[in-house]
Amino acid sequence: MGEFSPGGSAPNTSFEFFPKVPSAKTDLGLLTTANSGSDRSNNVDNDVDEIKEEKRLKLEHQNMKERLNDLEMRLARIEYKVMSSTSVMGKTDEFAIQEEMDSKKNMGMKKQRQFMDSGQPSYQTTNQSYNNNNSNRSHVDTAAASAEHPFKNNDGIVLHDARGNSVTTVTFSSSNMVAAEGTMRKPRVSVRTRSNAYPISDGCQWRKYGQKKAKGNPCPRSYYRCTMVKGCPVHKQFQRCADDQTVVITTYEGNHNHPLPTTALSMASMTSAAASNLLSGSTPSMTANYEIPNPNFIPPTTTTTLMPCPSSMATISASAPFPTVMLDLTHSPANQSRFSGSQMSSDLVEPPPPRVAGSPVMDPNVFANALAAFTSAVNNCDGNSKVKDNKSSSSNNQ
DNA sequence: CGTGTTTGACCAGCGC
DNA sequence: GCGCTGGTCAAACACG
Ligand SMILES: [Zn+2]
Repeated sequence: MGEFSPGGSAPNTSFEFFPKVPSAKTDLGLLTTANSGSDRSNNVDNDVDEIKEEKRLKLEHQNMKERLNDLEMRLARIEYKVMSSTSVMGKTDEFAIQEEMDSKKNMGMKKQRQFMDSGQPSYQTTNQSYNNNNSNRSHVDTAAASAEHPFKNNDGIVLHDARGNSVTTVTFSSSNMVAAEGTMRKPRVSVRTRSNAYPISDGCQWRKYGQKKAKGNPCPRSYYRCTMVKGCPVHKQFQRCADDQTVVITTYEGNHNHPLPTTALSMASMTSAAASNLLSGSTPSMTANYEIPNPNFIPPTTTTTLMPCPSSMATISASAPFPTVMLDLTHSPANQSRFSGSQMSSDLVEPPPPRVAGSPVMDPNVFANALAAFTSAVNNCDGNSKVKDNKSSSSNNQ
């Protein structure tokens, strides 16, 4: 599941969903070298086989490229539809602002800044007419955040599996979102996991674009952006916990604007669910804890293989301007409050209300289900990072 | 040579 | 206004 490889013979795990061109090159190289043993010169048949194999791989590669193009075209069409329909819906201000910003940007305005603003990075959007180029600045950010959900319609976000089928629908109330947009930036989802390896695998491809030493933490924070599709606005941060360096904190922000592999879907659905819940609340500094009722529960529309996941808990902190959902997968709920994130603070000591106050538009079960799916995905994937780290095994510099 | 990482610089927001 | 901090950029570099 969750793979694009038409040949189907790829030795990749599901995390190798949709390998980019360079990855395909790598695969090719691996396979050819596997055939080119030391006795290669003695074996003419091997050469013939090699050539055949190479041809086959090239063909596969070509197919995948075409598929990628097809997907991008489809995405473009969908985005276009969404944008046009939304603007008809009277959300004119947002897009008017966007258009204005676009034109300014074309005139050489400031570069895009800030993780929280993150629309598409400027350099990635220049030749994509269908992208909503979110140039920045705070009061515009919120509008950008709402316009960013590419598969959003009036009812919510539709997530897609690898073949573009609709898989998960997350409901949004546009009125609530608009209300929240005035004060909130895009929600984040933080995941605490215990791992001594790399950033948790979530099925996506990430490119590192920065690293910083965060205050109060000897371990640097790494910044990644999704590279599965050019222009995907999703960013993530990766940081080890200052107290316990076996604990890693991965923070996601934004929604993918492309079909996702199953493992990524669980993350995306949780992000969306969190976003929905967070944005539906109007009062800052609210907290809700969701305990996953049954980690083995499989959301009906996904096919993630679930593993037992004891006592996972998600903590929602809707404190502006960074509404954050925190999922603690370290199996030690007591650790939760140690999270160094500024948003968490004293919220955590409150008793868990059944749901976020402020009339959430989403059934909490939806969120819990998404959470469960993601939890299992993380547990399944941990240690199989999709981040390209062909060099340093531990990118802890600066 | 194309792609991804590293890393110093830059910028904006925020608190004082 | 100034300094601190977080987030991002982009040139330089490494790798396959
Ligand atoms: Zn993405």
